[in-house]
Amino acid sequence: MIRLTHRVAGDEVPIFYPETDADLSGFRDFLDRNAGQVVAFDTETTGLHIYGAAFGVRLAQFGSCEEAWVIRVDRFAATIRETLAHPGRQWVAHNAPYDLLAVDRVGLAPFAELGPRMFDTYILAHLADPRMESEGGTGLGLKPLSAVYVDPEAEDTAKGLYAVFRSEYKATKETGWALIDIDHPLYIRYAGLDVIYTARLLRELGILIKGNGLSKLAHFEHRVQLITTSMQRRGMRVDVDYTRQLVAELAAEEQQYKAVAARFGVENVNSTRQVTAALQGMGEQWSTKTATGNLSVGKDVLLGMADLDHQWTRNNRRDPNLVADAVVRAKRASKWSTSYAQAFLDRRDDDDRIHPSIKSLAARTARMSVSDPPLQQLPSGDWKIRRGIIADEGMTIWSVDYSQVEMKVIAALSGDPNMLRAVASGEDLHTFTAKLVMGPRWATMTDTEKAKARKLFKGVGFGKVYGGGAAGLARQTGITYEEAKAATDAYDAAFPGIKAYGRRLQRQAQFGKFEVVTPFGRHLPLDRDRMYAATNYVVQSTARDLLAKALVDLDNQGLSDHLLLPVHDEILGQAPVADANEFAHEVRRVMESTFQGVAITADAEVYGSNWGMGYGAAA
DNA sequence: AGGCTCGGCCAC
DNA sequence: AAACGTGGCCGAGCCT
Repeated sequence: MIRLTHRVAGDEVPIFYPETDADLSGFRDFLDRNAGQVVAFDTETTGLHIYGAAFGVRLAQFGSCEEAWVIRVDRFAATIRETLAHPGRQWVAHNAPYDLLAVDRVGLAPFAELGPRMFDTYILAHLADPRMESEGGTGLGLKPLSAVYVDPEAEDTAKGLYAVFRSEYKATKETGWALIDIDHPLYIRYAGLDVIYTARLLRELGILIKGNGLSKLAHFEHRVQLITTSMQRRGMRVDVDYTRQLVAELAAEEQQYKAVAARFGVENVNSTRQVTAALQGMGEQWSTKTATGNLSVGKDVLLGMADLDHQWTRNNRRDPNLVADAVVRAKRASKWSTSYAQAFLDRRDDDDRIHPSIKSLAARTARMSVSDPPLQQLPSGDWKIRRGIIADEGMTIWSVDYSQVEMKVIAALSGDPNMLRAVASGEDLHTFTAKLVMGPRWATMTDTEKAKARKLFKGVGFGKVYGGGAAGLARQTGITYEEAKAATDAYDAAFPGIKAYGRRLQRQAQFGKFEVVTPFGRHLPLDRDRMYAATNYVVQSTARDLLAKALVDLDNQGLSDHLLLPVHDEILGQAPVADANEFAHEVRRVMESTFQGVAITADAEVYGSNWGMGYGAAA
């Protein structure tokens, strides 16, 4: 038995590392002593990609506030399995989905059995303060949280190890986890410390959450997380042949346009300096700046010079600049390949499935995020990337999305009579707005003028949800500031309650804590210099919580086995071909609800055998 | 070489 | 008076 000690918040705590079967008796005593307690759990693995080749769990750690047990998986797998299987036992981990899926993947504990008995200190921390360190919050990592809630001197559990990876193993942050000697003292120490910190975090955050009346929300979030983690475990199938072909096509496109750019002296299309120089050399003049004040050569600038609109069709307003055209096309092809298509291929498991990492509670507003690969942000104006994701054998992909959910939430919360009428009317919201603003003039307008007005007020509505103003609207849409100002003023006059609601939120924050409290009871801190974001925070967060609640409802109805991915206001899933339509509509019925008297409606659509079919792809 | 910020770009 | 929200992730370029 190796025994290390460490100081945590002034206490000397032991870290035990059993080497023989006989050493395990102390571990059993530890478990008996903590029979009625929630015990902290953590794993050390070979790398971050749970579903990648050669993934392994090397250590399993168990701990209380007073001690840690670091158990080798290669020697004591049976004991770990038996320990985790104990039905009455409750556990806590920091970022539980990772450890749950890791032990599930290697057969140490089935997700369905361990998942419901696992608490997550990440969830509690997010409810206490959702901000990252860079935003003035505590941060949501184990280390920064421990420094705030447990011990200001808390060791960074990773930084020291990275130094060892580099100096002793010539390895990186990524590769060192698989290479470091399993009994390296620093590895054991850090493995053990993590569970002690986690146990103490649970104690501190538990008191805080209970004291602030957030226990119900915490329970809800654990339910939601279980459902999204189950989706991650299920994953989605990749059409490998199609995606390989797509990667090849994108590579050819990229090369073709890079060659054009090179003819004009742009050797590297990703170099903003080269692109700027080339365009200036051709006599182009523009004034759009980046955040740091440099001339911007982003998509908006380049598309304009290439005489293309946002749908990449010709404006016929000027001669297209061939460099701008080539650069913007080469960059798009490269982005689509590396971030999406190639990522599908690189991240797939042995069964050609990808398992995107789903954070059920991510943004300050509690919005979810998806990464590895980032499936919430695949191009939607073109079906080519989404075509690479296919339904399981005999299944059809469907989607149910809330219609205008943020506008319905803002209508309910502000109580603005016109907005309430608008969402109740069932009429297209932007047309309704345009009509309301135009008054009697609407009847005299041509269809083209009506469409233009609708588009304008669609932009205004989006801007309002984001807390934007006339200047932003002008920038987004290309109209003059005066036109934009007139439109936003008209909007405010049409829906005075929305503006008043924003002011009310800010006033309350000004004289209380700098936060908004959402209808679901979530406390969202505001930045003092961006108080105008208050409305957006409440609306975005409430819309997220409506979707999260829908996930729980679907789970309660036994429908969650067919869910694939949450996308903010949409749930993607699959169902057997024969009853996909019926299934999607059942999902729609469960998702639909009433929020403070306002009907929250959803639309169901059956796509077909691949995701792209919802976006124009053939079967 | 790895880590970091910035500019850029994809989504809702 | 005005105020454009939330993410993931890539390559370039700079720093250590």
